[in-house]
Amino acid sequence: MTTVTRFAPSPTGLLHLGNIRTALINWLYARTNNGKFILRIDDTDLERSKDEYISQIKYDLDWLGIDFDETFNQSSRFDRYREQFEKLKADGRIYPCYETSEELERKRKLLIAAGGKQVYDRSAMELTDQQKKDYEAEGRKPHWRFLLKTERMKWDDLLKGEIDIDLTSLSDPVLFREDGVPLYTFSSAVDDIDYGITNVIRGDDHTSNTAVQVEIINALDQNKITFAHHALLKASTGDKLSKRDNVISISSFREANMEPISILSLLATIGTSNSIELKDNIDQIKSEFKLSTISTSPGRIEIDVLNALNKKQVQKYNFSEIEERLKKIDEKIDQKFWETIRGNLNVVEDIKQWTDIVFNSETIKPSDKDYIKIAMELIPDDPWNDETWGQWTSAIKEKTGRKGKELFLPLREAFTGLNHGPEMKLLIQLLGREKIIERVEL
RNA sequence: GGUCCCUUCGUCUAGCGGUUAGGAUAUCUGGUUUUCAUCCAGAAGAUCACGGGUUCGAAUCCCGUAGGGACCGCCA
Repeated sequence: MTTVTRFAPSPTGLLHLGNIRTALINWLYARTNNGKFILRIDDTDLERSKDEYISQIKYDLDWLGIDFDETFNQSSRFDRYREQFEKLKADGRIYPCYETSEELERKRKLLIAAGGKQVYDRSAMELTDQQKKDYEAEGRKPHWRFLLKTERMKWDDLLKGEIDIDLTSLSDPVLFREDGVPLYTFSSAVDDIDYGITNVIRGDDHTSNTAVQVEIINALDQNKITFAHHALLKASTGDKLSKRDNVISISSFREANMEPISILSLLATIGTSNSIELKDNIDQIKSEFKLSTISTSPGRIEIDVLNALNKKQVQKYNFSEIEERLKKIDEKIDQKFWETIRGNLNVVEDIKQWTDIVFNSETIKPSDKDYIKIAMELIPDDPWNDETWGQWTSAIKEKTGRKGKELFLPLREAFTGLNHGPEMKLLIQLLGREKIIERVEL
């Protein structure tokens, strides 16, 4: 049997590190098992789903290099859900309920106050035909609940091991809303069957939901799906990840000029027993992937780790690999420029700061004027090479008697305006004799 | 309140009854780079959440407690 996995985001927000980790794991599981990976857009909630999020999701996946073999929207399958709904209805597995949201909300609050189980009381099952008729006459339309019959649902979770859930602690799930729209719990079960999903790998937040879904799947067909639940990721503060938390959205990282491989490397190592390191590419991640390395305890995202990985990647880039990108930032960036500057960048685009410094025409007034004056008197003639800086500073040293930081730092500041940066030996060659003379305002 | 899960260096983790509790990353120190970064070498860092129990022996098995998370929606 071919392995088939799926990633099923709802287009109600941006993909974040947590979501994309689930996507990556499913993708990796499919790809390493010679299987299929399906992207399913869970957009049954028409009001909250937005087209812009659908395209964002696809863009994010593509940007990271996570490809899929097939994609579909749940909104295109309402007929099928209706069909399966009729089947459950005929089998007597679902029952109509007439409570309004407000009534249910009130009931729930009462249950909480009483300190009892916050589980739907199944009072709709007691309704007589006449009562139902009366409700309908009132203009009420029923929503439909699935009757949970199993007391304990057990399965062998690929990540968590033996799971044994008490289904009596859960409410009978609503499968169809009053307006006829199927809910996730149902549509997902239907699709997982119809599309031959063999492995559902998802976050721990779905664990008890899985118990419910397995019973639904069994009511429709015989469950053949193997489930795996991974621990959720936490924010670096220890809080839960939120969809509305833009700082960890994939698009925000893209806007911050983060490299895809840095994000992938983080996701492939965080919350796993793998070494925290930068991977060469997604193929390497694929070849090293093992589901069992994923931890069952929630890990936290340290943005500093991501930043460090990104910095490593930036410094690893050969000029030829990102020449096009660099030319877009500034035509004048050449190989020598890149190799001189890259060690001082956190993200590739930071190079702008250095094209400004090297190519602009602003002058700098040195604070240590007398010293710089002496230095400028000793400026070597063209052509400059790797030896120039050493010769020049030796001459300055001899004349002024300065050494170490006192000797070098004022020069760096006078030429670049910064107290840190690439090796001066190389940097002055990028600047050139003429530019340095122009720059220093005495 | 109920159900299910989690807890080992700052962080991510290995560990399946006997280990000097291992690795990665971050940190610190030294060397290289006449700065920073890189690189190399080294160091420090964990009363294994707590309390009991079982055992000759527990991070590991059992019970309890605490802390954290998830779910108990006409969201997904």
